[in-house]
Amino acid sequence: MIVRTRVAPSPTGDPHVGTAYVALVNYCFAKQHGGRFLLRIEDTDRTRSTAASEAVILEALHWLGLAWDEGPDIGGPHGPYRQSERLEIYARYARELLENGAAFRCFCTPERLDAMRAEQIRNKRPPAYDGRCLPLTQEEIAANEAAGIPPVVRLRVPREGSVTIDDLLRGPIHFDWNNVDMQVLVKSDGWPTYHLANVVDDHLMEITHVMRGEEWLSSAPKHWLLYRAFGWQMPQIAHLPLLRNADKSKLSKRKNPTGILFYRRMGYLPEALANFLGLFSVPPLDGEEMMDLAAMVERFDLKHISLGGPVFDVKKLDWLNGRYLREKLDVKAFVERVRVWAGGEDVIDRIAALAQQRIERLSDLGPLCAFLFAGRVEITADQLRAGKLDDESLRKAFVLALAIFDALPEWEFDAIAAGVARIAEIVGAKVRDVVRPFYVAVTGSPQSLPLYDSMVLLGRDLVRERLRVALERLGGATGAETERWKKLLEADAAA
RNA sequence: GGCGCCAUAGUCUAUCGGUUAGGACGCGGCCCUUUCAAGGCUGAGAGACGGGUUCGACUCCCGUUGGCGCUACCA
Repeated sequence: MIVRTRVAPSPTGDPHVGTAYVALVNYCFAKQHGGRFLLRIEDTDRTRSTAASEAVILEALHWLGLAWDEGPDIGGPHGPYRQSERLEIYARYARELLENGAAFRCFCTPERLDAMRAEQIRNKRPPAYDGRCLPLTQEEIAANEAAGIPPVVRLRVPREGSVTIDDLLRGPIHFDWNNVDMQVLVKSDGWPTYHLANVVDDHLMEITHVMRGEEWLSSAPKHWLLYRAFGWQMPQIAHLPLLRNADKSKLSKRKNPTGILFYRRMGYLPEALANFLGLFSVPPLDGEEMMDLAAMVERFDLKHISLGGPVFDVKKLDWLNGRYLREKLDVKAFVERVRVWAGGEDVIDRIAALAQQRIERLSDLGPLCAFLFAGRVEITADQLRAGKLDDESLRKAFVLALAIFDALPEWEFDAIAAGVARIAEIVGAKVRDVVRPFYVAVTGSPQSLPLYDSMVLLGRDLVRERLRVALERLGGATGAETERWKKLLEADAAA
């Protein structure tokens, strides 16, 4: 039997270092066993998935050197590798589940479900589907459908008994069925949810080993039920620990840069990042922690993955990256890396065009443009506060900026400008007053190259990080504040 | 709250019942050196707690505590 593994990211945002970690593990495992590693795009969330995100994910994983043998861009014998292109397949299997009784149609409205959960929580019961549509007769189902009520398909879960999942890393794990919810498998628009699509695809793509994030552990019983209902053998399964922030919470972009491309833009080498991530699953040989992909493939061992969620320690990454920079590159190769990192001639031209109008001596160039070649920028709260906005408006502006910029489909001048205008409107200030603190946050100075151009050149990842740091300088925003201000955004969007 | 996972220094880890608990990042000191890095040497620093099992527990079992995840027509 040939080993086949996969990484299955969802194109709903920036490629996450956690995805890189999971991909690396799957890659090493497959390659070590002479198997195949595939990439599958799980874009069954129609509202959040974007083609742009998918493209960036592919780019990021390529950059890291994790080449897949089958995938949406290169095809393969088990395609298509994009779930949105496999809808007929899921529909067919959903029908099969309906026919053999492993699943049922549910006509409950979202309002009814919300009320049900609220009631359960009020009564201190765990929220779960109550089985209302379970006993529906053929006639009732037909009547509902005739009435035009779109059904969802739910997984039928036994109300008693239990199941044991064998995790490669954790051993047998016990679940009582009465703690497993009757998940939706097919949404009312006919699209599958993760659970159905994932199981169907892993089987059809002949995946032998599923190594995924720990967040999926409690879904494993549902998947077990599906494999059984189809009469398929369940792949071997392992749940990898989640990467953490310094405070041990799940790595999140509120507290850290989490995008793979942020690290590229910051000037980390892909081999260093991959090496760093590999340290969580590959034991160093004779104390030497530096190793390339080939060495990691050779020495990889599931048994060496420690289950405590590792903190993403940027300091150690810095050290490793420094070693790659000075030990693995001769001056020529180093310069070439710098060239690629800086963006090449084209970028230099664009920067020069902006700077030319603003200098009196060529030697002014360095100080004026330095922020474009820096990672973070030194700023103080006082510099941020120098304008007309009060503290709350200031923090609000940064929270809104973070949210708006994250949501932009394309990172380009007009979209950024429109975003800033929106912020000014919501905060109730003039654009010029809102823009000033952004200058400080992004360029490190109140007068600099034009803001929007600078932001385009800097890239979304670096801008986000600088805004995040600025917000932090101002004392940050509480969860409640963030939520409240984002609501303003929704209200504004609705208006 | 319910269910599940996890638990060696600040951080990443080694140890698979018997070790002075090893290494790395970070931190301190010393050396090298025109400065700073880099490099070399070196120092401080760990088995969450309580019960068992055992001749002997970091290692096995139970409990406590703590952290994390899930608890959606998101993945």
